[in-house]
Amino acid sequence: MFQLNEPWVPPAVLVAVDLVILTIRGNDFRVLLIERGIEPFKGHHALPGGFLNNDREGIGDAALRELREEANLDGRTLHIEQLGAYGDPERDPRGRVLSVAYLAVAPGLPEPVAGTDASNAEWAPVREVLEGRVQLAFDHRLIFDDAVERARAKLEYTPLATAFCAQTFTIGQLRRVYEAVWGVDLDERNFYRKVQRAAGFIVPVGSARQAGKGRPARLFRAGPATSLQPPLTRPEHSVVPGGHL
Amino acid sequence: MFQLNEPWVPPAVLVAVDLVILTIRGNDFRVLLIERGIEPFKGHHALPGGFLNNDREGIGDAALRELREEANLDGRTLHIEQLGAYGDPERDPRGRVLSVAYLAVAPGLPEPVAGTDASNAEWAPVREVLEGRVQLAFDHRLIFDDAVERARAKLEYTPLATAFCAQTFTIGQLRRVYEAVWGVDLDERNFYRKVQRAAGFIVPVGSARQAGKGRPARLFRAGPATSLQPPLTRPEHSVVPGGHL
DNA sequence: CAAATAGTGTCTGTTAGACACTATGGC
DNA sequence: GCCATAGTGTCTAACAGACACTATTTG
Repeated sequence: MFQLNEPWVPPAVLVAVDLVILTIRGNDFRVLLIERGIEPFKGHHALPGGFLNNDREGIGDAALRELREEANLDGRTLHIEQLGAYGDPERDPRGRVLSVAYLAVAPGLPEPVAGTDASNAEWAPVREVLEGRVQLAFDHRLIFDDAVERARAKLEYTPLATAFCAQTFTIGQLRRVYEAVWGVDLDERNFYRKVQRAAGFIVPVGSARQAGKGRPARLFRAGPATSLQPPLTRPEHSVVPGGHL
Repeated sequence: MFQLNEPWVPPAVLVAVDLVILTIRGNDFRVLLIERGIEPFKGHHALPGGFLNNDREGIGDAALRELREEANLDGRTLHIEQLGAYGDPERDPRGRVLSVAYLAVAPGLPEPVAGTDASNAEWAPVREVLEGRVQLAFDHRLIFDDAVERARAKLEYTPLATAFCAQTFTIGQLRRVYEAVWGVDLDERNFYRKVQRAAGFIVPVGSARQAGKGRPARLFRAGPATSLQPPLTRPEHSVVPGGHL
């Protein structure tokens, strides 16, 4: 089927996609994990994912399909981006599997995880995985760490935070995204003006309001910007990891 | 050989690595391209790359091997990082090939490209490829664009610029890296202090000097920093692309 | 009323960018 | 001497962070 002009034939490899799906629940930064029902790593937690369906399926399409199958989420309404390829020959004890990892960001949803065909899915606190209190299968810890750092960094320079919010949101809700993902407290007043100064980040939607506890807040929706100028910087600039090969 | 607990078997795919090797030659920002000697895309320019050697070779190892085979460069002394996976099912007319792309940065070397086994390798000006005056094979234009944007962005937040320089360098040489990659003119005096203020970016090496045209300059080497605080920002902040699936 | 959140005003220390100026080499 | 590059000083407008203050809701 495959026609190469060389006498030698390159090795064929199985290709999987893995998803790091991040969200905010309550005031917690969370990630979707499934509990593996089969070997290897039976009983461990793992990132949702799976193999390519057939050799006409694109890797991005496979990611969208897994997002739907495992988390019942519609990738067309979500932020999703590729993290990278993880290709250590030993990463899967069953044989050679190259995984392409994706980062997805979902708005905080009330339901746990409805309509999945995975055995057991849950929104685990990101902090518990980072601290090693939840053990992940395969090299998923590596993928997870890269995803968290990517998300934290992108909050600074891009409007990614709005992907954690519903279609409309208040500036207070947006601030709680930053606080949960970065794990810091931000000054409400300075944040308030900073996000409005970044051109195209958020745009007011009508003069609608929304009642909660205190004074009702203005509603906004995501603006057209693809990068934030000026950026919102983390209080202490933590290290940007170099990435993996 | 491969043992899955499922009756269905996932499709196997060929895995390639492609390299975007960037450097500065003279005052020009350049990329290493080879001219294809065989179909498909015979006669077109392409990024150096190739298939995995065998199913025990890691993808990072394959990238280092190609770097050596095609550009005669030693990846252990170079900056190299993964860009991402490119997995469109139609990207190679011969069949299903998933490519993992790498970005490498080499110091400016006097020789063209010695000791390669590629038919015809040359350092093409990045600008000519961006402007479409050089046509690339496969989806290499897509990979190339991502690589250039990645390099431009990383000059802001990381010490990547030092990877374009020799072991020791002057601040003027470092500035010419920024000017070539970003395609802008920077104020020499402000640049001079800005790079020194970023802790761990560059460290003075002896009080050695180096003669050229004007007053001899102090020599520096790369410091231990992995991120620049504060960052060096581009004069006009161009858009950060969202990435591909 | 108190408590809570939203939103505005203002001060202060730092910084980015502009650019005058000095220093030190080759020719 | 002139030219080119290296390196220092300094001004100004903008900005980040701190925080006092007002506004508007629930209970």
